[in-house]
Amino acid sequence: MLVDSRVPHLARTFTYSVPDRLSPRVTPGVRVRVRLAGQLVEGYVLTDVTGDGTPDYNGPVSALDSVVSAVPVLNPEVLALCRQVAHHYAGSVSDVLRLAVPPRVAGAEQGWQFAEPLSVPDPPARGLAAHPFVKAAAQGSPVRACWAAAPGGDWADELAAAAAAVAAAGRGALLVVPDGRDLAAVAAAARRVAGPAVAVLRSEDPPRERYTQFLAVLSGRARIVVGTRAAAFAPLADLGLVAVWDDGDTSLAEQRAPYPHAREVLALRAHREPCALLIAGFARSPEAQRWVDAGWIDVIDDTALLRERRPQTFATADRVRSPFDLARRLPQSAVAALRTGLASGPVLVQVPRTGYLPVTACQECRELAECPHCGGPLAQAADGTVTCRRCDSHDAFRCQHCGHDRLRAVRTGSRRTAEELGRMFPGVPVIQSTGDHPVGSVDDRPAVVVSTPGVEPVAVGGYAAGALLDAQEELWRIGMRAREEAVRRWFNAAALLRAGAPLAISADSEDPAVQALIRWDPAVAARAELAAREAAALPPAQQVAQLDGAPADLAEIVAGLPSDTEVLGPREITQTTSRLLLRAPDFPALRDHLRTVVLARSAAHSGASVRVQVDPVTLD
DNA sequence: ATTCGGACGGCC
DNA sequence: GCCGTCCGAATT
Repeated sequence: MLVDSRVPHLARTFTYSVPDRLSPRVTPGVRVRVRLAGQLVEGYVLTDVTGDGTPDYNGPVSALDSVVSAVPVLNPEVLALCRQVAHHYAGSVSDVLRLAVPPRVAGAEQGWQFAEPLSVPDPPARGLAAHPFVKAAAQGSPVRACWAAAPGGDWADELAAAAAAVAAAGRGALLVVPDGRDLAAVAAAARRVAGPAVAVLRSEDPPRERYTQFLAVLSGRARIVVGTRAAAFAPLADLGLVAVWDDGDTSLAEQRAPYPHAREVLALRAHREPCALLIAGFARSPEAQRWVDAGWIDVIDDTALLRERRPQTFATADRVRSPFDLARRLPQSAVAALRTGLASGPVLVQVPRTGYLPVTACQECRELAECPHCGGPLAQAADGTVTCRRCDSHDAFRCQHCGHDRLRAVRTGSRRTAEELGRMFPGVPVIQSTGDHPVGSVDDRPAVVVSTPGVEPVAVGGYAAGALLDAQEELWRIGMRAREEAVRRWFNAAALLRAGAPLAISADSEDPAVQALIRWDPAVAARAELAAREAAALPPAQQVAQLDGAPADLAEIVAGLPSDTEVLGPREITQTTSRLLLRAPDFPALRDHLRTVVLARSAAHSGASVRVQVDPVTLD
């Protein structure tokens, strides 16, 4: 059996005997309780003891203590996938299994049994579902593609139809999306075409609902699974298609060790099964671009449709001088576009920051305003209140450099922008959507919709115009994914506009990120981004491992690294924790070395634990 | 001689 | 992780 333990070197197989009283319920994949080193721990019964286990263990064995549940929640295919994911990310199988198998809720198991798959009718043969890729997937071919979805709001229906086409041919289809909002759209679309054959795996759902949906998949009844990142491990049989939507969204990376990304999990899964893999989105991630360049995946882009549906994007070169003056953030050409749009419907204004004035500086010396207690950035509210965004302290501002007491805006938030747009378009309703108060949709009446990225309301019939504010600033932000993230947010907002609607973007029109949007060719930005990563030897061009831990522990690990390892850092991240970045010409060898070191240190109780992250989703 | 505690190795 | 064992130091 496989012990489920958070202790790295104990998360492996152990041999136990099965007492007669338990034998009827002990089948592969069931959860059991055993006594290990005197205490009761849980684990899974295995089919065979290969892999990281102890196949030739011949010592004394003790008996299983009890069977937790007779439901075989871990099937061999999912276990094999979890093992591979654990290996890829230098983590433990137990950690991955915790993502793959939701916590048990006994009440939800009543009457559970394996069942016949529910049938799914053929969807209308048009769009993505009529593409050769989907036809091949439905026939069981392990085709791979990157799909550039067209703006216009039917992406969820397209994905659902593709899944239904595969399910109608008797194969499973798995769609993974970044968040609850996208999930709601895809789940609704899937239910329209496949009814009860759809299971929804949402990590934020209450435990009972999660487990119920999981069991519906496990039973074999559900043939289409839509879900958030952990759904990538769903025990769906006879897979024909796995797909991920908007794979550049960082929420597709798991927050818990070993931090697997749903795109990578699905890619590994598609290869294992084998089945078709679809990377879908408006924008294209550098990871997807790398696979395209390598010839590993095809591109599906209906260029005529993209051209027909795209907004008419124009860059406004005017640079920000005084953000207090919206006219400077929003040049005349952009205002004119919004004004024209308001004659026929709602317009969308994307503002990257929330709040009123989220970043401020001294009016006199222009040094960034910093908190006297913690040095954090000072934000100013609409009523003039000054708040530290890091420690939340409220003090009257006094510049630590020159002693003056007046603030000027460095960045303007969505709230202030909404206020200014209200004055600019009197009599037009202003609707604000932010992460704290998201608005799902707006109707087709004229309104100025001010939204932060990722929570843009869908407009019935599409927005009549749009503006992407502070775009150049977003491109200038530090962090490996700053530019990629900016472009992704622009594409996702721009996709909500009507075909041909004017869209103003306040950034350099020559920048490939902006060119990609103007031409609606996400590959333009993705190629430039991948080239930058190649130059900097960063993921996905070069795999890296990030180590967080006490300086002494890190030093110990560094001393034992293979000689060809490139070590960046250590860099202090908190008072007690430092961070290292490691690269090597033979990364798999480095990764396996790190895994061995973690296991050895855990077994020998030497030093505190060090966190290892392979290809962390965020890097400065 | 006896008790206590911290370190260490093993866990089926 | 926890448990059991071992060994040295403190206590009687």
